[in-house]
Amino acid sequence: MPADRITTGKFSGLTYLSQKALRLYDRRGILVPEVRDRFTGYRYYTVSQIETALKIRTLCNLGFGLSEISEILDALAEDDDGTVRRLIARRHRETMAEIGRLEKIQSLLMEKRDFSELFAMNVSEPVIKEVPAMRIISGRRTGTYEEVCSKVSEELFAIIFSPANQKNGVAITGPCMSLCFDEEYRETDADIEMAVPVRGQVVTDDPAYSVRTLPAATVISVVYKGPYEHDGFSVAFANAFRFAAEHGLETEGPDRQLYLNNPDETPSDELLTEVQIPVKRE
Amino acid sequence: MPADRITTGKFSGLTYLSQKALRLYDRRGILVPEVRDRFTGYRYYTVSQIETALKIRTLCNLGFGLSEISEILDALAEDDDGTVRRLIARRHRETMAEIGRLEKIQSLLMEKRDFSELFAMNVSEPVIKEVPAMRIISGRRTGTYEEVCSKVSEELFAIIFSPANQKNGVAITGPCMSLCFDEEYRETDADIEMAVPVRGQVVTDDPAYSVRTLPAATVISVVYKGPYEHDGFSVAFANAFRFAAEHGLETEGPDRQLYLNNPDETPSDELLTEVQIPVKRE
DNA sequence: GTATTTCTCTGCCGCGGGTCAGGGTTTGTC
DNA sequence: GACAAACCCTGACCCGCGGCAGAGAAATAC
Repeated sequence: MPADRITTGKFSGLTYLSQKALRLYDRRGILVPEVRDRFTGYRYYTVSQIETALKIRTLCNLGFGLSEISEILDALAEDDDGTVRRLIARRHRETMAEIGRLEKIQSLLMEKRDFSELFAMNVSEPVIKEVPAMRIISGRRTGTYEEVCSKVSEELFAIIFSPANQKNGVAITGPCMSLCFDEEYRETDADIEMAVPVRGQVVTDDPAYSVRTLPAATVISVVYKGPYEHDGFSVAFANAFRFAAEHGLETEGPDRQLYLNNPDETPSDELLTEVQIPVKRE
Repeated sequence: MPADRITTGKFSGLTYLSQKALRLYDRRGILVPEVRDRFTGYRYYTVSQIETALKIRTLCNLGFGLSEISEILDALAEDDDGTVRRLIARRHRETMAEIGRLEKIQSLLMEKRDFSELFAMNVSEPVIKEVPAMRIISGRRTGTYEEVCSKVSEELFAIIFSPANQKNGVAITGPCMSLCFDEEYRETDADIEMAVPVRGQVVTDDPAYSVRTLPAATVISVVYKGPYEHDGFSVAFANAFRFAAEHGLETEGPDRQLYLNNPDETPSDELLTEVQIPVKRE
């Protein structure tokens, strides 16, 4: 009989656990060899440890993490059925979630088995995100999008870059944006506020342009690539609202559009716009 | 306009990639910030990099690894459709395999939602493994399992522990085992070889016991826990053969059973036996 | 008894980031 | 111009091993 002095290699062959894994379990205290040679550091296991090893292997294959495994082994030793059942239930849930995730991926890979399609998507996946509060200078008007945006932003820049404000250290701190106060899209007579985030003390004598703090918000965010046209944006909005519905979120307050690059310097196909739709916080 | 000097934090907010991830992509050359401040080490991205970042995020969510992502981005830049399609196909296959694995786990967790059941399994999962050649001393007889095993092993031990052989440095190098030469299970008149792995020069005058080399083999291995009874072993064998069928393996040569612990010292419920069924190598 | 093969040991890198910790920079406000 | 807050940097540890390197021990062969 092999005298119950099983070396790492043989134990590995018996339990189908790699030597590397065995050393790790030793260090973590999950499966400590019965005997350890003080001088050579050699590990020696016994036959009775094979069973524990096999349990560990089973649990590993089921996807439990090492800390969970050690919890389970402890619980088993104490006949603590509750803990064991709880851990199993959790694993079950997590596995299910993971399967769901992979199946979504799978269907995406199937549908768009060509990447040209997958990347031609010029709208990113919707995402929930926190937007901090920021100071803006803004003007609100009604008209068509084009009119209001170009006119108001021009005038805002004129104010910001006026000698008085430049001396004051006024500076732009982010991309300029528009806020839309209509419930639905309107071709004309849209109620739009054009805003530019700024820092420093802005002076202006025109009361139509005021400095205020845009409050922080939780938003659904989508990045859209392409020209400033209603047809393009509407896809982004549709995605965002679908996302809101799926997650049971209620929208609130004016939508924001952030114009990330400068339309004067960028071909219209390359323009990037971030659409933000505020939602009620839980 | 934000002068196209987007800091890590803002870029992170725009692309939904964590700062940590961005730094990693930088180091790996997957997405290197346009500008790097030589003195402070600060990273500055440009708006035009947002698109690449979003592509990377999409690919990540699909489960591609970073090296694959960088391959794909390169291939896209060169319009190398073949490579892209190949990588997609591979991802598709791997995802499918992973889903299959998880579903198996899921069904196991469902069935045996109690661990007592899952661990009462006194047979381990079958596994393919390589067994090295070994020198054995053995005797072959016919009879019932019980008779042959106990008789022959007794006599083998007598030879090994004889003064002559002990002086020669003969020693046992592994658990004793039996080889079964029958095609099917036989209650009586079973054709069995009992063997003990040994080292050193064994002398014996009894020609019924010979020293030979048991060849190396690829085997399906199963560890069984419980008493030495046909009912118990048959489960182990059934599992092993099912495994062989599933993997399209052809069995070959005599089955081996390794008796891992000493039946004289161990309660029969605790006995461990490894069943090995040799299979043809590819 | 010695030489050679075969283990075994420890320790470091890599995967793809999350999560601190500690120290420098840049803002924003007054 | 000063100060605090917010931001950015690097580096290190964590998951669960596989791989590799160099050193020492044990088993085997002659």
